[in-house]
Amino acid sequence: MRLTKDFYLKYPSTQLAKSLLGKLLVHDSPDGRTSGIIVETESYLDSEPAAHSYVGITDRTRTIYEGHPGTSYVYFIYGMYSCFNVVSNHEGSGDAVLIRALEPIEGIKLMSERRLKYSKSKKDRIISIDRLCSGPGKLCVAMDITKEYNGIKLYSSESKLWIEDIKDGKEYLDEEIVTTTRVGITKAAELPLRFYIKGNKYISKS
DNA sequence: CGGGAGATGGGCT
DNA sequence: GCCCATCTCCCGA
Repeated sequence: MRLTKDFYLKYPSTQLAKSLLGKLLVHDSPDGRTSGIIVETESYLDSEPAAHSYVGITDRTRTIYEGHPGTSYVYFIYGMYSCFNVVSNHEGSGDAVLIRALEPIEGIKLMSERRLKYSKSKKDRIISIDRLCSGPGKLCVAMDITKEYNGIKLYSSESKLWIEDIKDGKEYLDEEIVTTTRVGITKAAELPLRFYIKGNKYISKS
């Protein structure tokens, strides 16, 4: 079942980040379908300086502030990579959840091909399945999530990108989730806003 | 396996 | 001009 508009509204950002663990992210692309279980997330709040939205509404952050929760926020980083977020909290807030890692499920061959094609190396390096989507940039390459997906409604039945519940509403308990600090930031680095499934081998790093 | 450097371009001051 | 919610390659152990 595709997650509904109400699901994204139900929790504040940090709780949504935990509730998204175990859900399936799906992309129906012209090349074929790819999907993966969300195993690692981070919450970003408009009240803390690590968030893009901390500076207020700009061309880039407009999606986060003006999108209803459940809208996709995709940004371009380090000149080469996209990162995928889910707008969260209530409409008008600048909170979002970064999706950091997936356990690949459908279209694994297609994901590998996209990753290999993206790499400049002449040598065909073998990409092991547990590293196919083990990072926010990697999963966007593997799933082919590009800036064209910025601002789309993940809860709309029309969208080609969405998140589904595959566990009949069952969610991970706090003791099954590791809560720690976020990766790759310098500001507000001490806040415990990164979440991953304990013992999971598909996360970006331990 | 771990560390360090380089790639590469948009956003913001 | 500097920063950046990253990744890959290549080196040494």
